Amino acid sequence: MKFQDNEKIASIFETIADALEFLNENAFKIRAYRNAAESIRNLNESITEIYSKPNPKKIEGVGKDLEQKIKEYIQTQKVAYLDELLEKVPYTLFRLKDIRGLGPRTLYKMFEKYRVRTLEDIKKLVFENDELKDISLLEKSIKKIREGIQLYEEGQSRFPLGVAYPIAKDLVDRVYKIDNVKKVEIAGSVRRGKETVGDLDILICTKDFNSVSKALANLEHKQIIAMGDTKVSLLLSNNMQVDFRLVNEDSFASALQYFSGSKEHNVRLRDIAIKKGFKLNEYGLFEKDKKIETKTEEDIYNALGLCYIKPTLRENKGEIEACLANKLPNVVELGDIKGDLHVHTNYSDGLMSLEEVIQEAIKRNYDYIAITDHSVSSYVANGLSVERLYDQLNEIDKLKDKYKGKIHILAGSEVDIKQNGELDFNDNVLKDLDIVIASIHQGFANSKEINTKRIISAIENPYVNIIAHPTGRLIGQRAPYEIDIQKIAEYAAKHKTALEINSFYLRLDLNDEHARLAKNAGAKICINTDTHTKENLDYMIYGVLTAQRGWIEKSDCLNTLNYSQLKQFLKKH
DNA sequence: GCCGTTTTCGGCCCGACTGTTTTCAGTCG
Ligand SMILES: Nc1nc2c(ncn2[C@H]2C[C@H](O)[C@@H](COP(=O)(O)OP(=O)(O)OP(=O)(O)O)O2)c(=O)[nH]1
Ligand SMILES: [Mg+2]
Ligand SMILES: [Mg+2]
Ligand SMILES: [Zn+2]
Repeated sequence: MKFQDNEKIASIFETIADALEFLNENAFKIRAYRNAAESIRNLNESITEIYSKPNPKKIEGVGKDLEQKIKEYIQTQKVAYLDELLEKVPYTLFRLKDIRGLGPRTLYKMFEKYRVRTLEDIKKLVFENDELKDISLLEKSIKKIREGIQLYEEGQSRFPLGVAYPIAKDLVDRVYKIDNVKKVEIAGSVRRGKETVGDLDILICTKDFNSVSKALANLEHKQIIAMGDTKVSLLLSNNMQVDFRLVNEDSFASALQYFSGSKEHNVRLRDIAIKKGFKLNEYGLFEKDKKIETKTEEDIYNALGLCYIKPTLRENKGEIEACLANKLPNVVELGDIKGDLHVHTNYSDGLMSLEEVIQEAIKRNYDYIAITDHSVSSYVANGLSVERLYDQLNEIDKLKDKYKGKIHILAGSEVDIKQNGELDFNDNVLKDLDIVIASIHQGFANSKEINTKRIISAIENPYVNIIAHPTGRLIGQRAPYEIDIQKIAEYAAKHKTALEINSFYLRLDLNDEHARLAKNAGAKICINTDTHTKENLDYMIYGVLTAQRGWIEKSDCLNTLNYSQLKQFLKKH
């Protein structure tokens, strides 16, 4: 969350939209509230600050009316219109549209006829009745709602990218084995490299929709959610939903564009198409009823007067405007990565030996690799004492000789930032290392000010080169500790200390948004794996995707530099 | 409720699947 006040106002507008939807208000009015909310979320400035200026800048999607409501919130910390709405409709009720198959209309009918207000009320209603004729819910509808409630109560939630991606790949392999399948592509949020995904979206190119969809329904599943002529949705045993979409070859490019999203990006593109006198859908780009030939996604973007936009950028977060202004970033690629600068061995809590790590790095064609085991106070992670650190340095010295000409090895450490902001090793030790990472592993509960200060003092240390996993979050497990990321990025830029994008899929820390902010503040970004096991080394791709989503270019990164450029940066002056 | 500028009114992305519908509303992608 970048700005607390922006987030608050955005969520107020979203709640208003939900309430209006429940009350069956005009769909475009509802969308206006949702658009404004999204637009406020994407601002790079605190909205309170924007409106404290004499001539506040225009915010996209905010007109007279919503501007008034924003000002009201800034002055009174509330919006009367929302309070009025919440008197009419219970907030807990329209939130239940998160239950698959239960939408605003059904909820409203239940509310109107049966006065339901809570999930318990709804459960009672649908589990004690096999049909509710007066609100046109017969046996099948009731059954669907029951299934939706069950899934909801089992805790339907998003999946980390690193969990979803291997499952998606495996499904792609299985689908390729089906007869008459020509091409299969992962689409949706997985293709966009989003840190968590709601489901898997898989596009299939075929001529024989009938036989392929039958075969899809034979894939392992616990429920068929929907099955029609062009799409099949399955629920897997782990409660992950998979949406398969079938298209013929002619539509493949436009279908891939459609199915990759994001929704908001698609809406923008289709709007541009309209304004150019075209129509864009998953079947193609049309002028009147004539189809314009588009063989690739790039053809579609070009026909709309845009350049190709990579999937990781398709979020309607400025990529279309950037494209039109010829300012689209040329984002970093996996192939640009020249080495991994955050790796653990069995000296601390890693599983590989020093030499194994080096050999694996060579296999991956890296120019350099840093060994950065934990420092002494990380005792749960078997952190190295000063003595063991020097033992390791000796061993690394020998390996540097042994692997000369094959790879550059950097001897380093991941040094804990202690409660008081001091580092775990003193400067006399740090000066003997080729590279120093500093990170927080304790004292998460400190105030924002204290944690920010701790990190800044590490940034200012003449030997610290990288701040690892700067916010400490673990997706689905631990919230980030509070820090002032803007301020940290400014100091990092000034002191030539890089900020890490930690590629481990539960971290992805910095996240996409923070990375973009850090780049704009001039900070260098380093994409590391924080490897503890051999397979961790291959998680680099998740960090790269996150970097792309943060608009990070090759030139913004530390570990895209060649070895001599890297050594120069590590000197910090 | 917002937006544009051959528009200050009339658009606002577009389509698939399901159930209960006898022609479409609701939900979802
Ligand atoms: N044009 C258009 N496309 C949509 C709409 N909803 C979804 N799509 C497209 C873009 C999405 O990326 C794609 C898959 O839909 P999903 O609901 O699975 O969304 P997505 O994968 O982006 O996010 P997720 O992580 O699954 O929540 O379908 C829509 O309302 N209009
Ligand atoms: Mg999806
Ligand atoms: Mg989907
Ligand atoms: Zn580490």
